[in-house]
Amino acid sequence: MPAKRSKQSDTLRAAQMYYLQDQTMDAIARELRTSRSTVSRLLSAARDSGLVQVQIKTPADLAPELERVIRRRYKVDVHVVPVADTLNEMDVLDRVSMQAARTITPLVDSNAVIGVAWGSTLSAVSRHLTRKTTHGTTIVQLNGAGNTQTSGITYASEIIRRFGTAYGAKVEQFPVPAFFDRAETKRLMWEERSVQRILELQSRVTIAIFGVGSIDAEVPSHVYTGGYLDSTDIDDLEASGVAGDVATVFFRDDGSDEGIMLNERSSGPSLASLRKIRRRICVVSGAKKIKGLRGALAAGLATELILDETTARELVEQESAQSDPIFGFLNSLDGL
Amino acid sequence: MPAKRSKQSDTLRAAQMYYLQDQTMDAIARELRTSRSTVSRLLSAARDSGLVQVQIKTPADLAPELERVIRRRYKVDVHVVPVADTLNEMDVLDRVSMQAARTITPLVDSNAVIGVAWGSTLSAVSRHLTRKTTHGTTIVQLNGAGNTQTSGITYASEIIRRFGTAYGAKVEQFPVPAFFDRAETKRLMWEERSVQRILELQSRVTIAIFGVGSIDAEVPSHVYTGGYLDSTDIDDLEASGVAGDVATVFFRDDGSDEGIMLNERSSGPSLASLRKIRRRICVVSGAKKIKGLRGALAAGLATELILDETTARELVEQESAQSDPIFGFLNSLDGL
DNA sequence: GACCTTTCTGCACGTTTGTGCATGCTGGTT
DNA sequence: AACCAGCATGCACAAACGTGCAGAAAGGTC
Repeated sequence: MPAKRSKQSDTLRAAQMYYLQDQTMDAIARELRTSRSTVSRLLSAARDSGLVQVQIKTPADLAPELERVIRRRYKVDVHVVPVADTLNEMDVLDRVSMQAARTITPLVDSNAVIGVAWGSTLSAVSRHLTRKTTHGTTIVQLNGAGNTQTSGITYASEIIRRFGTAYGAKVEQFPVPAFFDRAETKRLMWEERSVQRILELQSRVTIAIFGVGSIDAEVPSHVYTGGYLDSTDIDDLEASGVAGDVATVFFRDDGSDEGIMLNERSSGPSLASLRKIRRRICVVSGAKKIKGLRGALAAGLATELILDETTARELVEQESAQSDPIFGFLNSLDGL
Repeated sequence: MPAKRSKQSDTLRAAQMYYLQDQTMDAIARELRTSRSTVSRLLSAARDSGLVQVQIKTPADLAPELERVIRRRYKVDVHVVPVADTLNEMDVLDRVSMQAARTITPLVDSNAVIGVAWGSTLSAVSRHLTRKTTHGTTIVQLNGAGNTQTSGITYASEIIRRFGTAYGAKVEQFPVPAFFDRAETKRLMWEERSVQRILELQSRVTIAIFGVGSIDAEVPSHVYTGGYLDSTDIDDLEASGVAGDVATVFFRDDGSDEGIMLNERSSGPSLASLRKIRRRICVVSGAKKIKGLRGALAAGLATELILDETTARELVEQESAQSDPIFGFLNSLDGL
């Protein structure tokens, strides 16, 4: 004599029977007096409503060598996403972003303020987020997305909207261009009360999530192709020896950002203010981003790094060959 | 170029690809250059080695009415295990114990001291435990298991051994009879250093896990049938109005235990010392145990209660009909 | 090295699960 | 009342999965 038959309670019941009691969907269907197909659908609803949570905990002694090396060298909490190195860029992005989404969700608490950048990586991540009910959470856009051609705003707003839906959070867009034409305009805008409100929110971000742009990426980041920059700007970047960007703020190989003029006109948070955020999650997919990634790591922008195995391997090999004799030793020692 | 091919790393990799990236086993097999069957086996190894953890979090507002009522009335953290009310006792026990095992495991931390009783319920639970690596954990037997006929010790030791294996813990048996023939003997034994050591451990238990015995259970608890008690003892219990027991310590309907002579000869912890333990998990399966359960709840022996739905329903209905007009009101109010 | 025991692997088969599609239901609009 | 849009349901089929079994590999023991 089951009490009431709301869909919600059926879902919970099905989930318990399936995941906690190892019943087959068939058996559950009989008990719920419905069809097996419905149970299958209930269960997938339970999964992506966050009712069922699957976690994989990696005992440190079992983590792949690659993770240990990166963690030790860059002092970041790293998650290497296993991928076959025959996969094409798009499939890799898909896998990395899916795993990233599932890795990020457990980190989100109630009352978090989550700063989100935009770009193809973040867009992919946002598509795979699983729901989690939280209270008082806010999503805030880290950098503007307007450009000279299409607005770009729908693109960025779509990303943060998905984050908002997944966590039941309030979302705050940042309705300014990605880059101002004149630094003076930016300075004035930054005095506006509406902008100040967002800046204030940004200063209270507890979790930042971003990808990296790399100047040499074969699949170039949106920033470099989306009409945000003109050819003068790009020449300027190359002249300054820029390696990549995070949230439309640029830096060099060694992590420095002094004297990069374009940053004066960028709407993104300065590297210094980014570094003040407690948790800074960087998602990277594709070995073509390695240059930007190295710069970002040198700048200490990330506290956690989620990246695909191929890129991870390249990151370790490049550096160990070049500039890190000690690592070369460890490397052979650990039989990497 | 996968680095090394240990079984461990394959397991981790497979788990990540399956649970975090939604790959099929077939695809994983190709990448790992093995057969799909092997992957299937790797994944089930990952599950029951505790590498993959599946949790179901029940938002309070979604918990079934039954749970809310019990929680409020008895001030215990309750988990009602959904079961069809047509199931036979054995199947119910199987489901309850499986879900109990999976509910308990996440509560176990490193350095916990876990006190475990014995009985058919605990035996079933122990068979379904999933592995979890912890450090410095100790399992200690709460009450003796020797009796006048068979030793009973293998039975009890099997249970705590399973707990030990699951959590990688040290196990401490309690090699005394369940009941002494003479209270005097017990007093003397309690002075023995070997016994004192166990008693000291018991006083430091952080999580106790036990079932309940009920005097009217149709499937009688081991205690009442296993040759632990003779007919005089049983007459004595009935004369004292005993409702049931926890770890071979008896109590009445109302939770009182004063003047129950048999307890003087029992090897189990007194109700008072049991109540000092922080977490006290009580697992109950089968409506026939309801009398004992009510006594145990009245005595405040449990902080968490895991029981099947049928029993839960009966628990709520009986009491509300009899002795709890206020609850009758709440009950109709909440539309139970 | 020969022998035995134990564990691992892939195959083949039956079972279990996901999903496109047709149908039916519900609530809102005219 | 008639209509429609949107959603939930069950069916049927294909895909994905678990497992007994037999042979292969690994690890001891003499």
